Amino acid sequence: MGKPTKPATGRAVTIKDVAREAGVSAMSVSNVLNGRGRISEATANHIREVVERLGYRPSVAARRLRLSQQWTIGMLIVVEDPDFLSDLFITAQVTGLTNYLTANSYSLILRGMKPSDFRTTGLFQDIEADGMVAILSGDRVQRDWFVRELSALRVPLVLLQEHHLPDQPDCAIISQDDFDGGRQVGRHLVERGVRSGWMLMPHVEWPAMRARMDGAASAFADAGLPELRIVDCGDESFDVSYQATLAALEAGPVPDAIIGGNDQMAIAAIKACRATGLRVPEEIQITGFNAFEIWRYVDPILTTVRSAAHALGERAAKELIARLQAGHFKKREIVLPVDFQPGKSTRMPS
Amino acid sequence: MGKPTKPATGRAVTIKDVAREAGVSAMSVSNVLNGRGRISEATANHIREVVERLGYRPSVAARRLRLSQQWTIGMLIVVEDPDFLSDLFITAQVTGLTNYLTANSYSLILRGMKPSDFRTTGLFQDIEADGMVAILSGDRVQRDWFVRELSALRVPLVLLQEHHLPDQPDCAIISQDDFDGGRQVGRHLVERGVRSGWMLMPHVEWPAMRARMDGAASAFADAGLPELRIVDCGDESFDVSYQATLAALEAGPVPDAIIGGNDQMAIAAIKACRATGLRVPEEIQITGFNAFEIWRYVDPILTTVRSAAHALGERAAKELIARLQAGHFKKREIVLPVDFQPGKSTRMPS
DNA sequence: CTGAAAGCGCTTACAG
DNA sequence: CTGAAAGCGCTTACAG
Repeated sequence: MGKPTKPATGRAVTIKDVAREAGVSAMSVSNVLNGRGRISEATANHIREVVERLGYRPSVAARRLRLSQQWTIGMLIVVEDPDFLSDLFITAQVTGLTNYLTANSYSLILRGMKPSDFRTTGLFQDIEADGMVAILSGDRVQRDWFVRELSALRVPLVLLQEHHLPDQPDCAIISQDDFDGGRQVGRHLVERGVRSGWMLMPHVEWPAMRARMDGAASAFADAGLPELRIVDCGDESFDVSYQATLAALEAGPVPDAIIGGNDQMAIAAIKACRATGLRVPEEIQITGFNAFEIWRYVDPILTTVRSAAHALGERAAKELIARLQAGHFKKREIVLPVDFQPGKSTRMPS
Repeated sequence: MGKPTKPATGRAVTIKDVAREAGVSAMSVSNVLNGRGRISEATANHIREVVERLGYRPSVAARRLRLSQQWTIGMLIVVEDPDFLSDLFITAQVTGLTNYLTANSYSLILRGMKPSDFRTTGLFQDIEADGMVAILSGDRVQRDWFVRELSALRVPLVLLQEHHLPDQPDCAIISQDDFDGGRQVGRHLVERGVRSGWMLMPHVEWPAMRARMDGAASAFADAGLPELRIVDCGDESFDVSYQATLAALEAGPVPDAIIGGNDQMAIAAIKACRATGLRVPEEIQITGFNAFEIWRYVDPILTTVRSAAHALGERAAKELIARLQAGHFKKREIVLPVDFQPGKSTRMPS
């Protein structure tokens, strides 16, 4: 109350305003606000009261400059689709990351990019963060380029869903055990009498997809079955996956099973099988990967693998913050388990 | 080449290092980099060469402090689900926003929150941005509280999918014409012989959902039909929606049509109808809302309304940047059109 | 065409 | 227990 002490709008309240109003030095205000130094309770309370009354909010920019710490993590998502958050696997990772960061007073800067943007130098030079997290895609050359550019930022880097540890030292990779997931899918199918299979894969090379395929392939190989045939599903959109599978089915010969690289492709495959009159799972068995809510929508309910997407993002945040505190990554390769989840798109064991 | 001029790692290269190395003042370096002032081409080229050689990157923090501009927009998403990016309608908006911001050299800070977090003061006081964009949910009291807190940041605010313009002056709302979408759905059903209908709504009050319902209700009223009955789908998850619809159908009487507040609820309704032996669209007609890719997955393909989610996010970014430049919002209420999209879950006109 | 100086708003040794 | 001074790395009038 009393006469207005707040400076005219336009100029923000600074620590000096608070100090003057409270009759102390700026330093005391800083100490009270940051709980440092020894200040008498009486002075501290008075300062807090003035802070409240003037509506003082410390300038984050000044603090950042002074301490050369940003309390900010950058997240780069490299995907072909300009709608870079349309994939539930990605959004779950982003959510896990953001939630953990927020709980630890860090902010998240988000940016999407296409693999083909590689070679466009300086694309994230304007991101000033204490660390970076990235979800990469594209071929090896492109991914290597992104890792190099990110390393040039000279901040710790965590790569999500990357299976190959880069040479760069201040860098860690976190993935889920896609190989094991694929292997479980493969074994499940083998046990159900499958003798031949196709694998639905996107055109762009995703390390996770490859690991799933390698896992499934290893189970097939163990059973002495012929190699999986790869069906190229382009950008892995529903339409393209559907058309690709349909064309392959019509050309024949029809396999005993189709392994979707993810749920979406598996659902497209179910629809393509229906369109050609094939009954699922009686005549052909189908599996997906990820087990996001979508997997329930389809009839029959999909046999799939539950991904640890949210946990991946959370873990990335955790490891990055630990790295920032310790000065180095304790562990540079982390693999999270996945959870096989049988549904009705595969048969009972034979 | 030559002797190493780059300072030891740990200390970053500053503008002073560049100036010293190039034999000019820091000011000249700044001018060259920002294309301001008059500098001879020879000097400018020399400076650029040194910048390149030392790998100099200007400190964003220092620049921000000096110019008191952040080149950053904050995005707040208030939803019940801790997995705050699991809704495609939201992610499409975030993507549209991010893409536009990135193209205009702005960064995006992302944060999720629950409606029940309202009253937890200071939750985004640490976000220092030039402007804020928010997607709000919860009841009126909660939404008002968020708007007040956001306004306390004293930066321009854009509310997405908000239908009611708040009192706060430096604030704009952008929504799509959900009322019109609902109305088109309603008319479509009326033309197809529907005499009674249910509306599937989440428990939490979304302004967009309410507008859709009001639109559909107005079409029913125009045709002299009885009021829509609301079926509460809780958190609008698939399971809850399915169970709620199933229970309502079993209790009866069964309506001619079910209008889903979004596609997901509509798909749950289709499954619930199937479970009770009702044929869609012969015995009961069903519509959705949003038309994200998911809408194709279901059999029959959903009659729905294509949302302008990506355009909404893009527009929010555009208006915010324009506001930052002009000093005020040119238009405080913007409504984007939606696109009705007939499918096979409704009949031919009678 | 180029430079010395001041200042953005903080925090951190260092004194008292 | 409290304060004056220096400095984080930039940019902007203002001189020359």
